[in-house]
Amino acid sequence: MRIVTYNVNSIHARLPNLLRWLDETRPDVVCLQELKTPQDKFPIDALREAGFGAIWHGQKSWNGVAILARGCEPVETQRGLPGDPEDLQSRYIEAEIGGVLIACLYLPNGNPAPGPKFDFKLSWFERFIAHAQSLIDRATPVVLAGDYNVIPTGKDVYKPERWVDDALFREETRTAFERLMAQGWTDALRKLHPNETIYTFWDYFRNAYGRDAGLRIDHLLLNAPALMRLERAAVDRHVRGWEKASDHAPTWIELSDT
DNA sequence: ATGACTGGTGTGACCAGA
Repeated sequence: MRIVTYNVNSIHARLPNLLRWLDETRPDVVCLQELKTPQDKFPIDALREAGFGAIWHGQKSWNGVAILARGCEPVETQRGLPGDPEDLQSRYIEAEIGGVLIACLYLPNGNPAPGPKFDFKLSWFERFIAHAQSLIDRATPVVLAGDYNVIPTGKDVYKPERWVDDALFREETRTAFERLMAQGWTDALRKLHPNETIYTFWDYFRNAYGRDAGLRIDHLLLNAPALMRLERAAVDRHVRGWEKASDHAPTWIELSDT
């Protein structure tokens, strides 16, 4: 079972690339972030035509998350991150597909830091850590997939010294990520490729992709039953080089069949 | 330190992204 996370930076602007990539790679589950579309404008017909069922949580202009499942319908288990009734941003959706619980998240960027946006990032992170705690001990596989907007270590950025004051790499952000990991999650890409340089995002500015000036900020975290089935993990980085590409590339794992 | 690039919105000296 191949499970992918892909920040599309507008589902409408990216639809031709998305359909091409779905056809080329035939993933089983796809977690999408930054749909940038209202709920009723999600292109469900085109995705059904391509062979995917879907659930999504849209929002006008910004944010928005979706889960696609090839040949079946995701069974929704959660919509919106619990813990703050005043948080109306569409950044979390969760579903059960083929016996695997899949969380799709879009953690706030948090810049500029310090400031109210950074405070929101950290409070969202705390709510996510609390929710993740309720999932980690399941006897069945759980995958937390998404755009975390977290550079976990200096190995995950082309020039760490330039990012120390950025919301993606600040001490508070990395500490929160470490506390999440300490619950017992495994970073799938890093587990299978401990010493490789792996990026999932390249800025649109300054020819960042051409210079390979990237960041690793899209992650798939696994509980123990999911880790037992982990076989492969990689980034479809060539998709970042296509015309009209998102600034993120699809990032994926493969779990063995039961 | 700034701006460069892209998308949404809607025609803003706009905002947000990372």
